[in-house]
Amino acid sequence: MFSQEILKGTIKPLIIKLIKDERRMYGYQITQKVKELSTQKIVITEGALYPALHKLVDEGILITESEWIGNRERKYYSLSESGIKTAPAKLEEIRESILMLVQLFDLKPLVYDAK
Amino acid sequence: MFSQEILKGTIKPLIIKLIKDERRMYGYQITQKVKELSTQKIVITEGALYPALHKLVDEGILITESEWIGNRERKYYSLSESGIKTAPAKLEEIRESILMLVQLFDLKPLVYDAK
DNA sequence: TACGATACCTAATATTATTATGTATAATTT
DNA sequence: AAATTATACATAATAATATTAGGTATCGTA
Repeated sequence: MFSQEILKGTIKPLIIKLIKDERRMYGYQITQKVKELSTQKIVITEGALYPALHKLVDEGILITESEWIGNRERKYYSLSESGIKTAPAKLEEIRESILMLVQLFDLKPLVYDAK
Repeated sequence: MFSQEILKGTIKPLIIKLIKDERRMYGYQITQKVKELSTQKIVITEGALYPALHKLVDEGILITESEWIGNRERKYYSLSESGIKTAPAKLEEIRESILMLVQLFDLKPLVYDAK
């Protein structure tokens, strides 16, 4: 059994992380990428995804460009200049938060791999 | 900078984890323990704590016993029989969720420590 | 005696996610 | 050819959860 409840609050940082890695992504692609990375365990619903994307645009972190594939729209999101500047600090915060969870829930011994 | 936003959704599992370890705890003690374990970084607010505790009681996971220290009440919470049975599975779920976050946010290389 | 710490609690508000619904095109299966 | 699934966007009603603010009261210490 896998619980999605703990993943609440992670969607915006996750979007930033994915878009930073991929340079640009569109909404549907994000849902598929998360499914893939999580071996089908995490399903981002559209009701969570699109409002989160729109908020990130409102916050000036993401910018959009539409592309038309045939008659169908694709809205690509990428980091704005401001987003490029602020993303590393945000992701570092998330990193610390997740490692804090590891510590709190006593998931140690986990250590950095020297490899 | 430390972000508490990702910790949303973790309060109920965290309570279960702490009470499982300590056998029994009272509300204020939980806030102090979390502060201590997180080196002052995580502050559980009472508006989140008490409703969560009450819900866990309603769900039959926790039971309470009041103790009077002088004229002041302390409400101790411990796992119910049902809670004792279900806690391991719940914590395993959380474990998987947190390790999923580690994976998604690419916090690898993290490996089990052989020590 | 004033203040900070201990100890419980709720209510209004804000945030975020789930569930349901809506629209439409493209590709695949029957 | 028709039906279904996948792709692709979106919003609205509801539910769940947290923040902020407020309330009450005791205990220990400066």
